[in-house]
Amino acid sequence: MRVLVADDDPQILKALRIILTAHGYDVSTARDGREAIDAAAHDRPDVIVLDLGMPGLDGVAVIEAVRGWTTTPILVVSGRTDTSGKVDALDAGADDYVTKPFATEELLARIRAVTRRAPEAADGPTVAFGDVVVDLAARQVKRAGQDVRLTPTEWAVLEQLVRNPRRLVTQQTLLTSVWGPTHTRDSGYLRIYLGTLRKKLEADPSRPRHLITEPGIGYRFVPDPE
Amino acid sequence: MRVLVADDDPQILKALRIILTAHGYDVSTARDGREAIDAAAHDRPDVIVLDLGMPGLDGVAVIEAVRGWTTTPILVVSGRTDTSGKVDALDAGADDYVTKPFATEELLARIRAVTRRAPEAADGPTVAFGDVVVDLAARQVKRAGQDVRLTPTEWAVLEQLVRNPRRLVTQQTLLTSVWGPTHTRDSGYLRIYLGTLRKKLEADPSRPRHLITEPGIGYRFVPDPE
DNA sequence: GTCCGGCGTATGGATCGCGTAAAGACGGCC
DNA sequence: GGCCGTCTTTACGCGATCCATACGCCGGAC
Repeated sequence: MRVLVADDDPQILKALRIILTAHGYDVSTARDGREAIDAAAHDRPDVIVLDLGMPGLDGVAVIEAVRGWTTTPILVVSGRTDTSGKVDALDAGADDYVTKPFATEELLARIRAVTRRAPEAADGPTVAFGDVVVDLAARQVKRAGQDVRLTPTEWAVLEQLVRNPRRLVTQQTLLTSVWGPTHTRDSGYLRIYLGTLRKKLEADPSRPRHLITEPGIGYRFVPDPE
Repeated sequence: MRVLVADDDPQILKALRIILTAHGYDVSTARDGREAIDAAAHDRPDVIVLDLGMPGLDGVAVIEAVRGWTTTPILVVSGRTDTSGKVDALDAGADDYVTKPFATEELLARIRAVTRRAPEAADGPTVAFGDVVVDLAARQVKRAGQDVRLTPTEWAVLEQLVRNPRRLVTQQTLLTSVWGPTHTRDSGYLRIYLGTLRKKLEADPSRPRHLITEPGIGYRFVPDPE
């Protein structure tokens, strides 16, 4: 998880870098609004912690500029405690607003809160569950960072399920979409391919948590409950 | 845009209702944690404004219960200013945390911020009653956020009833739609499956409130009595 | 009070569907 | 032609589901 911290105070920058790094984040930094926008575009962070009191560009202008091309969560940190400042920042596109001084634990919790809601706001239409990441566009599956080799049929089944998260996909739908309209009755294919998919993707293939069977009807893909 | 406001202080409740209504929101209210959970399930609001200091259920427990089945944004309002309270609430699934007293303009801005990101959850039209949510499109039933496992026959019966809320469904209709046109006289099947459905979905299976028997005629599904 | 029809519940056996393994068939590639 | 990966087909064990039956309860009719 990458964090961009933008603040003009080198001490705060340093302190935040240490704290965030200690909590497992990759930290990049910016010292003014111009740098912040460049870094946001270049580093593609998962969340931006933005100080409004930076010289040069106005803080709200930075937010609006960044919001022009990305939905990356923005958490504003500011010395201003007045309501209008908060309202302006939030309405410009910030996701949260914390006033200085703040407890680091609270900042971390708020970072978790805003990133929790935008897991797929990263780049690419990926679906993640457990330690698995499915990139539908790239036709690629990774597990714990490692490439997972899927056969064409396995991919076709998985894709159909992943494209309908939480929804039940009937056996007939799967069969016709993968094997063609002639196949309408389960010849046992599905059981086999769901088996191999579970073996490759589930932590415990004998107790699947994401590729669920609905007996007599079909199958269901369930992403992480969080 | 619907807002659920949960607070045990009637004055705050009233004030928020007036303010939010004036800004174009449809407001529903709850006075304790239990009510809040029920209202969240029944009214399906677009955002929940939740006071943590309510009697009865712990605020964090309310958040976790609601998070069990929906991603509706939750904005916590609390008198507690300590860090641990904020961290607990945010990590439980809250999207924002505002301490009393707060400026109404700020609250409104924060509501806009959390709702801006919500993509109006893609789960289809649902029918809710009690702590049960039936998603006809996804063919899924949840109770208090937990998945309820229904057999194909159980689902077929439930679906037929839920699709005709408040209307009486005759035994013959149920039999022919579930078991085929040959079955026209009650062989005792319906009694059995209504029994299991009540066991799985009713708060008190011996005193059903939603799956009602009409003696000699059929059955009737009744959503929550207002 | 007694009878009776309709309903709810429990129980046991037959059946169905699923998961798994293994082996043969097919096609691409060297 | 031989090798390899993938797909198809078949078979078996096991658990869940469904079916069939029986019994107890309740309210209404008489």
